[in-house]
Amino acid sequence: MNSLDKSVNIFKALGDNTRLKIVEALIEKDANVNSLVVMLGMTQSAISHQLKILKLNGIIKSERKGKEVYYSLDDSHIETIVRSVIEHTSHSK
Amino acid sequence: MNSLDKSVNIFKALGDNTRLKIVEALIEKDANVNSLVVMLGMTQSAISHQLKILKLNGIIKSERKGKEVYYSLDDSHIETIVRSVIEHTSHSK
DNA sequence: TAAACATATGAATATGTGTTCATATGTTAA
DNA sequence: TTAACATATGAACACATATTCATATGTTTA
Repeated sequence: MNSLDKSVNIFKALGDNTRLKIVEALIEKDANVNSLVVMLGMTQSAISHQLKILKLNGIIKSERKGKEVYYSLDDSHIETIVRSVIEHTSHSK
Repeated sequence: MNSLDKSVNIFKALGDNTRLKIVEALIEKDANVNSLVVMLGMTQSAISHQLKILKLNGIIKSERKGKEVYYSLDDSHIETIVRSVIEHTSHSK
């Protein structure tokens, strides 16, 4: 996959309401699946599906701790990207 | 529209191969529609439709000069965002 | 080991979206 | 004003994708 396609996939992965909420939550604090389910008020299945997409695109990573699986940002660069877009939107009409 | 939705729309707008190519071209140099058509090797209609989406999302702006319409980035923040994602992808596996 | 808990996943469905085709609109030149 | 050029736009179609439902997998506790 070329560089442009990789960038497109990052944008695509973040260009969904559910996934961006997940990422924003993970910017604040690592979280297991169920806590994200509660935070976002969606089904466990929907959250799991979206977590998978974020993970496949290298945006988040996971670690199992006992019965639970904790998710966190894959690297701090993601936070920079998301913050810069939020910054942008807050300055636009 | 709330702040999160706006951010989602920015990501969504950039999360398409054709549109990201357009934006990358406009980072280098303002361009009219036909030159983008030639650069991307796509139909004029397809390019126009995508330009509209980018414009509606505040990513580019347009200015008519005679028969031609020139497009450019709406603000320099967009370049920062795109570059930071490209930077990210070039450092990832 | 069985039951309970936590998460993942495949299939199906509904909705969203990118491109094409045909055509309309806007602008300049003849 | 007509023709030629440049761009925009609506409808249709094909394809992508988000959620739901049912169920499977993985882990701990009784």
